[in-house]
Amino acid sequence: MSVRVRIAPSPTGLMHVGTARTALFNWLFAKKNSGVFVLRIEDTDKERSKNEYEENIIEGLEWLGLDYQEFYRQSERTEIYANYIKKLLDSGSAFYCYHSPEELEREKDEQMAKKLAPRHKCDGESGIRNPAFAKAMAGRQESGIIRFKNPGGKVKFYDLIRGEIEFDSGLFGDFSIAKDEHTPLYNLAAAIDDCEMKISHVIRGEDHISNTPKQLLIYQALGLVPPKYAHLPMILGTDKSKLSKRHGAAALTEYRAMGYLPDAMFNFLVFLGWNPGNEKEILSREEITEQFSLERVQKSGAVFNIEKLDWMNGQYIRKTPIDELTKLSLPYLASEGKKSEIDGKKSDFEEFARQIVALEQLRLTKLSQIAERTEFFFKDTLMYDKELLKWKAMNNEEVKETLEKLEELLGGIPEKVYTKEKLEEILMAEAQKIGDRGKLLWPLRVALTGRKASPGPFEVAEILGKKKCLARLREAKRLL
RNA sequence: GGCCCCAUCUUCUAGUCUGGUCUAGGAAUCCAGAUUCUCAUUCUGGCAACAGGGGUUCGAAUCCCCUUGGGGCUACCA
Repeated sequence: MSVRVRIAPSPTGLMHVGTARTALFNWLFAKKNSGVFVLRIEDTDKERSKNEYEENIIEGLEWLGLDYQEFYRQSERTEIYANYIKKLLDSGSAFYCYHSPEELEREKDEQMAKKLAPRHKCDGESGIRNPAFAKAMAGRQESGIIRFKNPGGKVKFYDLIRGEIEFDSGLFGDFSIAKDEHTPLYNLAAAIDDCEMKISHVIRGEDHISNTPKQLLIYQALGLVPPKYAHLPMILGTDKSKLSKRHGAAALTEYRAMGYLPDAMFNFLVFLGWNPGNEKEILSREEITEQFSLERVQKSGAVFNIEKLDWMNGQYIRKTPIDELTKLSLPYLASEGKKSEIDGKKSDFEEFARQIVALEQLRLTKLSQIAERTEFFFKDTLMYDKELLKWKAMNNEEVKETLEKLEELLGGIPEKVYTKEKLEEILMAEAQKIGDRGKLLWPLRVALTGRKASPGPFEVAEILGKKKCLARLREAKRLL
């Protein structure tokens, strides 16, 4: 049997990282088994579905590099559902229910008060099982809702991750399956589509376990063969509940915006609930694809551990070729780029960006940090406390002398050999003479960057250029 | 409340199916040290767990049961 899998997100919000992880596992399973990966937009809820969210899902998948081979929208398949609804109605497996929301509500409250499972069995005066009522309602079908006539009994299925799971279907009553003959509800639409699209394996979140028996009942009534099921563990927030907005960023594209790399996200997400069984944690897509198997998927939920993501993203940033990293960083430097455009130096900007990105490559955990960390390159005057210029127990006079010495040394280097190598050669020789290198290098670095933590002074000086370096040394002296 | 799922360090997890090689391994975080003008990188070391109780067995993190804890679902949302 050929493998066909799908993700079936509803476009009612930005793509959740949980959806992304589910997509990833499906994609991996398809790739591993030379199967087909289907994207099905579940937009049967017309009120809540938005086109922008569908776009966000598509963007997210593309960003992660999860390509799909077939695309569907449930809103474009109403005729298919109508067909099945009719079939169900005709065979007596489904019926119109005319109970009012108030009646339903009351019934549920009563059942809960009696410690029973809340369920609606469509009996009573305004139920279809009352022939007189049914007759009276004939011709007014549009005001009711279509429910599935639950035959009751045990429903069992074998979950590829969890093993055998059994439900007592009587506990969920005559559940609703469609608003009218042309408007299916989730359980019906999903079941029909999985079958119509010949989905072989339904790999979805654990939150769908309790939907499975309902879908199974529908298949049974229709005489259809259900797919295989695998329910993935949930992605959790730090408080162990289902990850949501209140835990921080829950949307995939928010992580893209923060400057996480897609490969890092891919690697991180796959390790939420799966691992290859060895001690290697940074794996390429190819390695992951090759090693992936449903058998090694975890049963318990996994907390979305942002510290580990940060670490992993840093690993990937370090591995990224500098030209590519520069291109990726450009948007975060955009406002600085604009300024230099005004200065008429736009053509140089990309080369300039490349140099500062190279400096920060070892220091970044996410791309969005680049602007703040390198702002000293773009400022005309630096703001910092003069005390910062002092290395250990230096006094004002000593700092001043050091700055003058530095001015002299840097001033003596010809413009065309003003490179970090040359700077290092000359300054290190001097620092060696002093003994405590920090006495010379610390004031230099602070004068150039205005920060207590920054890249080294030689490479910063080279990028800044001789003129700016000398200006900053003079500026530092003025502070004292 | 009802039903279902789950349970190894703070977190991600290896080990569980096929009991002994587990004085329970790796990674993130944190701490200490080395390198270093600072930060970062890198390297070394450290802290830290089988939820509890019963079984089964010569032997249980591994198998069974109970308890406890956590989570999910319980819509004319998906």
